[in-house]
Amino acid sequence: MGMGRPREFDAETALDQAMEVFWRHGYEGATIAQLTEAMGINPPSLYACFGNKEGLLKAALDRYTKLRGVWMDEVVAAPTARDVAERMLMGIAEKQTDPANPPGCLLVQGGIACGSGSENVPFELAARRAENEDQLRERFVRAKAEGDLKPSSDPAALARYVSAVSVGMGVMASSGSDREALRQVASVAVQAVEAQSSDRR
Amino acid sequence: MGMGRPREFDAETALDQAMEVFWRHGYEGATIAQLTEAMGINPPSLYACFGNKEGLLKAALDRYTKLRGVWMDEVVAAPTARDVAERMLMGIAEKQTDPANPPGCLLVQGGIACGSGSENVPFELAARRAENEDQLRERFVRAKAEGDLKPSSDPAALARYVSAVSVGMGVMASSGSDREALRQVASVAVQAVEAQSSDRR
DNA sequence: CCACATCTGTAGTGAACACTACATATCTGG
DNA sequence: CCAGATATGTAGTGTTCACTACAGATGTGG
Repeated sequence: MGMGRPREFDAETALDQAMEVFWRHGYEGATIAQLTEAMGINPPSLYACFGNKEGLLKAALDRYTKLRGVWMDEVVAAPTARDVAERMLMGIAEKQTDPANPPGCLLVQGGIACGSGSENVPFELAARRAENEDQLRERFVRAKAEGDLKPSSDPAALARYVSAVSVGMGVMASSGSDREALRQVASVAVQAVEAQSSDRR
Repeated sequence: MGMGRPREFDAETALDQAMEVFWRHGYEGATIAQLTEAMGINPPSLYACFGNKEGLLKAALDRYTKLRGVWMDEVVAAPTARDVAERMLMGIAEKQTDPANPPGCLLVQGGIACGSGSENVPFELAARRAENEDQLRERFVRAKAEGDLKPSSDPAALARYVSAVSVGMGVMASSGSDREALRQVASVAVQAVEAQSSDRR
């Protein structure tokens, strides 16, 4: 039996375009018309490939977190907890003000509050942010075991903290803060991690 | 000439209900039907009193920031910059997990990203957050003048930082973090302000 | 070249949305 | 008690939304 007419668009390229629309307008603010136009396809192709609007979002999130994961691996490869925090927050200051992308972070811009019928979208985004926090926590647990962080420090709290600052920076970026303002925030934020670090001498 | 039929509802009480709906569902997620039901009025009364949906949001924001302003005055009345930050962030940990209100902060939940036709809503919210940051900055400027903060410190950067952490905590609260998790974040965050404080002896 | 399977474009579908026309009700000033 | 003014409830308005029926196009296996 035949295998049917082949798809005429590249799913990953289309996803990149959809990602940008969700990033800029949020899940509810993005319309199917905007998405299909950006993706260069018609609605039936979108629904055949991704199921529905929420399925498209999840696919876009998968792609976003996959790309971000590569970067996060570099972040946690920093030698100390302090350097991990600095690399993460300074990197975020850069990335969230990169003119190549919409400002802020898709995991925040996607949707913090949603109307009836999309209540699980915020949870979906929160789950992705939690993955990032988990990665940080594991790294800080190791830092404590290595004596890099003080015995009195709480790696889970530190990870939550760095994650919270990241989110706050994302909101700032999306509402017009420039790169320098974000760098200042990152710079101050790192000092809290320093305060939990063992004295080097 | 007559003065017309008097309004049958109390505008402030109705605003409190509308505020809660915007808080829980965001600007775009809140529907006129939900708003009117919560306010106990019909659409024509809403439009006669507040103009349109965005006018209602602004009125709700006015009320929110007015109430919040009272609390902020208490926050900046703390004796030192460190205590200001602690009072602010610990207070936020309490307020944003208060079961009497929706979780998080209206100035964040209201809408970070919006669709076409509501693009100025995020700016409106950002402007209100900026007022808070201004109040913090002025307080930190004073703290530096008083020698409470180090000469090398940057009061504006500190204010931005505390504001960013507040926003991050708001997002965490709205996505299910409990009070203890927020307290941990606040506790770590305060240490960055401590690091900018003059040594007390 | 034919049966079948999958994709694509056109052109809609019903539902939900913000908002309002209009008739009626309730007030004040004279 | 009447005239003018404003509020209210009912019942819509047109628009936009996510989503899809359908017919034609384009591929594969036999």
